[in-house]
Amino acid sequence: MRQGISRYAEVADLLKGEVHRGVWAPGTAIPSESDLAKTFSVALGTMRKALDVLVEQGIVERIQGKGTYVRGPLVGSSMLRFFRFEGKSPTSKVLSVVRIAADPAISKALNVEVSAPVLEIKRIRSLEAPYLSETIYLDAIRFIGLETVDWTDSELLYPIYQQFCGQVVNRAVDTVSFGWMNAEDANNLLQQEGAAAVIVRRVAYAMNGDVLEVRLTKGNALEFNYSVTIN
Amino acid sequence: MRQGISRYAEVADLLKGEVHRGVWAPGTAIPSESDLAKTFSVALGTMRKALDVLVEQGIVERIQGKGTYVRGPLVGSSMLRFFRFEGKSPTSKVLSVVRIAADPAISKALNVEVSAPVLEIKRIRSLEAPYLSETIYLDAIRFIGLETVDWTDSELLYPIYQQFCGQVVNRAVDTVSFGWMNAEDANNLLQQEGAAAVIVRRVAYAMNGDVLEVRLTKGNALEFNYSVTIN
DNA sequence: AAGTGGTCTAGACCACATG
DNA sequence: ATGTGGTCTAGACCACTTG
Repeated sequence: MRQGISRYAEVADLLKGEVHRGVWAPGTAIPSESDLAKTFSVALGTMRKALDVLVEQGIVERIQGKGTYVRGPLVGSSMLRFFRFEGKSPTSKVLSVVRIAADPAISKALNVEVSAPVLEIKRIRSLEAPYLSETIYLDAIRFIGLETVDWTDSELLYPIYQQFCGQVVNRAVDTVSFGWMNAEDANNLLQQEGAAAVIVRRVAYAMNGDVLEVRLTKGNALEFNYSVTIN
Repeated sequence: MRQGISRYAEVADLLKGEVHRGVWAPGTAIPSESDLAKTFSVALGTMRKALDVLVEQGIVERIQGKGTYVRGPLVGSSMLRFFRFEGKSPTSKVLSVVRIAADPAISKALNVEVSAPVLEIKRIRSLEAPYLSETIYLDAIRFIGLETVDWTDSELLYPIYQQFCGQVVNRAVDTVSFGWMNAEDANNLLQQEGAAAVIVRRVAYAMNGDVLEVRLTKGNALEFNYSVTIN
């Protein structure tokens, strides 16, 4: 008997556990609010408040008149939000997908053993000109079959992770810093070596909190532009 | 008669208007939820939902057992959140406070006439070494008396705005970009002219939405570090 | 028409802060 | 002890989506 915990928070935790255990597949609807209220033996209002918690945590999504759905993978070309580009259509080109052994840094970031097999994906994203150079690291054990995927016309990676490997990205943390382009970055982005670069390090998480992907994205620092509102 | 608007949203708008009109001073408590419910002739639950809206908008703050309070000025040395610094104690030094005539750019940003009187404040913020160089623009009409303030030991500006000029900052938007230090910035920050700089442009708003302050902050780009979580 | 989430009500009790 | 916000209930009706 947990004390000091409200009924709705308790119900929220239980329901969250069921979602993480995969009781309902991402994209599918969970039972209706009134059904859930009966199952958990709480009033409708309490059940709704529990669902509010899951909605705020991005676990689940409400659609009026239809139902409450387990959220699928992250969408949106969200890397673009850091840069000055406007309404142009982005394209992606995968340069290489290779299997390497995790060095200590990657091992720690991906939470795998040192020397464990890791997939390294390199790609370039372009608007009119190339603007982002990306290197992506994945645990090869989780992403079996990814090496044989046809990457043509694959603008977004997360739907591919889900479709071919059943891995759903639910949350990501982007950490932005400043540095300089190495020869490879500069070549990819048609810049001079040593040009000013923004470096975005992304760690993407599954619904249960496991690290799924570590990504390093570099772009021209002079194109960087990002707004935050504080209250 | 607005249609398609929920009762709680309507009440929230009305209450928000009263707060903005200054019916209750920042930092003071508004009437209790049950009193407000009676005044607006709605159920307690509806009133609470209206208050939820104001809380989410940062207009008002709930404190259990005490009451609901109109939020005061923004707090926290929030510029630090863009940098790698840890738990050191920051200090500020105001270099100059001068009255100038608004050029077109400042006029537009502050929403005053071109050539209108504007206060320009320059300051340096230091941890162990200088790390931020700031230039701040204020509408001189709103900030009468600020030129005679004793700036010693004045780490935070927003409480000063409130205390001496009755101006309360409720919200701010920071826009980050990269560029290079000019001679003045470089001198302030003990860097070389042309060194890579982070530039944070802040626009700060009053509760009623008026622009109160435009601020340009420059720092060493290599110290930049910022994290965002996406769901 | 039936089912879903969204709004609203009226009342009860709890947890917290204060005098 | 009193008053505040926080939780919970049980029920009604509305707005939206779908067959």
